[in-house]
Amino acid sequence: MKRNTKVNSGKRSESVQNCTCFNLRKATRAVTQLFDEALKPCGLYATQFTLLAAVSSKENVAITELSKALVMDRTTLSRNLKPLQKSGWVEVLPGLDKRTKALSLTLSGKKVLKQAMIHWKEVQNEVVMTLGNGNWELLVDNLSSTVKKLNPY
Amino acid sequence: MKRNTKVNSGKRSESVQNCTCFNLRKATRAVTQLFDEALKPCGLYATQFTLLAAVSSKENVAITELSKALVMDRTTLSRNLKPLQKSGWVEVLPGLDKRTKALSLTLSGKKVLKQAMIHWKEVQNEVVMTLGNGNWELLVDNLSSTVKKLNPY
DNA sequence: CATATTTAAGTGTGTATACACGTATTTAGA
DNA sequence: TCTAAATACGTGTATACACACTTAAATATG
Repeated sequence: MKRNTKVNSGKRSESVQNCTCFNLRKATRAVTQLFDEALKPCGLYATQFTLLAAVSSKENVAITELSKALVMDRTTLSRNLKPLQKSGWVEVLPGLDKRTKALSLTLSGKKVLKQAMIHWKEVQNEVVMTLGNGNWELLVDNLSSTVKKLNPY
Repeated sequence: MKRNTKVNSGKRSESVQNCTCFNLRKATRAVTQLFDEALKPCGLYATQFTLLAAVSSKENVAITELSKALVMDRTTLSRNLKPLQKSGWVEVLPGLDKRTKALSLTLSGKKVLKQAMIHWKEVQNEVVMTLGNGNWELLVDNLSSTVKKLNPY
């Protein structure tokens, strides 16, 4: 007798439980909370730490250019910069091209990034250890190649 | 002569480029955009599809209970349900316990989920194929175990 | 050189996310 | 039983994210 509890072809990937998007978002929530917590003493969120680090390594970068590197919508980046400007950590100056802007860290921004780096290393190490170094490397490699393969830019 | 371009101990995990949180969020952005695009004809976002599917498989579940299963803050779930209620896809009724609520899909919600499932399978298959089945399985396994290991619930 | 196209950025709008704080109900303990 | 603690949920607030639409500047094209 055929049981009718069968909801898919049997392929693992066809179960909603294994939705790539859901699993990514779920893991992102869990990890982001850890990093946010770790960076709290510095008064910035994980996403903001990422932005500071990105601007630091690409002084005078324009918004659209940086947004492509971060695989982030241009308008999202623009708006995510707002709280960092407000805190006086990021400066947005006119670029050479009159259309563009040049992003840079203020002195205060460099200081907070330096402090944050310490806390970041701690939580990053904690996560690497919890996952196991091999698993962590596999995860990061997989995430990178996923972005490379799917990212339209 | 010692070069002073060295910014970390040499451990791969200590480079901000390899921040677990950043890489997860970046991949999530890329993947979410694909799923959002694929589900657009049904008028719902990837996150909303996930919610409909979750409620469908757990009729009369309470908000906090579901939020734990999704590794999502209770208040986030509450608010994410709002647009689904507004669209008439999810019903939020009083639960047995006077404190709790009982979530369920409306008839209309079941219909839209059924349609969305078709589009979801397409994009899910596309992603699995693009990554390669082996890589995809590795990724999902790694994400699951990451959540299991880090999730405080 | 004038105009069409492309490129860089901003605004409006709506969803996703979570913490801090507050209220109501239930349960546990004296 | 009466009260303290635990549980379920809502609201205020702030950040994260992206699409559609708009404006301004640079470049390409006739």
